[in-house]
Amino acid sequence: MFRLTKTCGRARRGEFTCAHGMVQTPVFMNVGTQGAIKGALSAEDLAEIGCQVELSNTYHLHLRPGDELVRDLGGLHRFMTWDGPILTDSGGFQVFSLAGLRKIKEEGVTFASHLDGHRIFMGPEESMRIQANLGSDIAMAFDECVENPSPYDYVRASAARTARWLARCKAEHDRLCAQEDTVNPAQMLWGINQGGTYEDLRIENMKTIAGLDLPGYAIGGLAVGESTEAMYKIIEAVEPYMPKDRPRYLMGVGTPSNILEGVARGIDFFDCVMPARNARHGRLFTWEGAINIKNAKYERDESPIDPRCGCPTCRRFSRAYLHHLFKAEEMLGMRLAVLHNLYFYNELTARIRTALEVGDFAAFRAEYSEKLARKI
RNA sequence: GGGGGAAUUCCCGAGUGGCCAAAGGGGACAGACUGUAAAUCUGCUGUCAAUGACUUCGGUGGUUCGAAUCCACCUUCCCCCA
Repeated sequence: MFRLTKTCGRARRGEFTCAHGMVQTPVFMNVGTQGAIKGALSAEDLAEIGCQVELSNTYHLHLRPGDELVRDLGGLHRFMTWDGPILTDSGGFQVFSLAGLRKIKEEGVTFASHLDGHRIFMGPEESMRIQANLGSDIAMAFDECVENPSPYDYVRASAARTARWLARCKAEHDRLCAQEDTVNPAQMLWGINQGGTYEDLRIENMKTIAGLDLPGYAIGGLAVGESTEAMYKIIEAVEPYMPKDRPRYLMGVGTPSNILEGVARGIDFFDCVMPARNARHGRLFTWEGAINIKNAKYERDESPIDPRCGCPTCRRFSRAYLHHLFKAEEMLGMRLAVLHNLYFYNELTARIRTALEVGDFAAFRAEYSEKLARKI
């Protein structure tokens, strides 16, 4: 399932295998919350930009079009015509992002739908059933993503509850996978570490969930209010307690520099809405830093977004053209920008993998960690 | 030829005596965005030695302590009647 092929300090190069293929790690997973990458990208585009894993969302697909409909149509892979690995997030992030629309109890969370306000109850069992219907390769545990900073006592109680929810997730997941008509009997369940910015809570929680012997572990509840330095500190504190032979996933992170620094701290899987969202807003990543294509200085710039980029956008189109498309609000501009940014993220992890293989990772990190964080 | 209406800061447009450097849009300029309620949100948009000063509301002159707002004439545009 997961095999480490090389390490460099805490950084790891590995291969992960699931029902829909092999994933080379470290990897960036491309976010398509509702079964599509925002910016008008299809599964076909995902292949072209080097995507290895697509990520979709339990809460959103449950609301629309409905997970039972997706199951009846053959599962999410068939529905969106993506044959590669899919990870589904559990709805735990919506406990954070839709904080004003939900109530948490021991049994689970009651949401007021952000679409029409109707009540939706989602607990560990519901989340597992929805993800089973979607047929993803990796189902994430249903957790509470707690905003930072939050009071110690609240975080301690919340992390303990999330750990109890994890045991319920595992029981329900095992039951569902054993059923005859299950969409993806090889679906895995990954656990999620919580504990806010408190190292002792993080470590205690990690020890507890590691005992469940799950095929993968994630660090959740980061990049939700704390500083970058605080985030790195937590990763460094928890990492030693994560099983060495299982993939580690840093949920929702992050900037190109965050990913590089995450790899350096022992992370294998990443995902983030940032490349797609920033692309839609005109902020494009390059190997020299991020540019804002809407800036007047690109009006007559005939060079590509990044001369070192091999993406479908950079192979053909100039900054001047992209600038025009954004100013004119042509949707092609957004699409070309998203193609570029996601290609860039996938290429970033590909170059990190190569650097790990040839033993250049430290040099690569030294060259790019600061450079990638620049805005130019 | 006769009658009526209008000219406001980059554009549209509110304002009809002091609370007006002038509402509100748009555009321009810039910023934010981290398991997506985000093709969204925020800032800024007369000048300067700048908690104040100066210039500005088609032009010129006037009334007034005070004028984008009132008066006279001029210019331009629009509408109606011939």
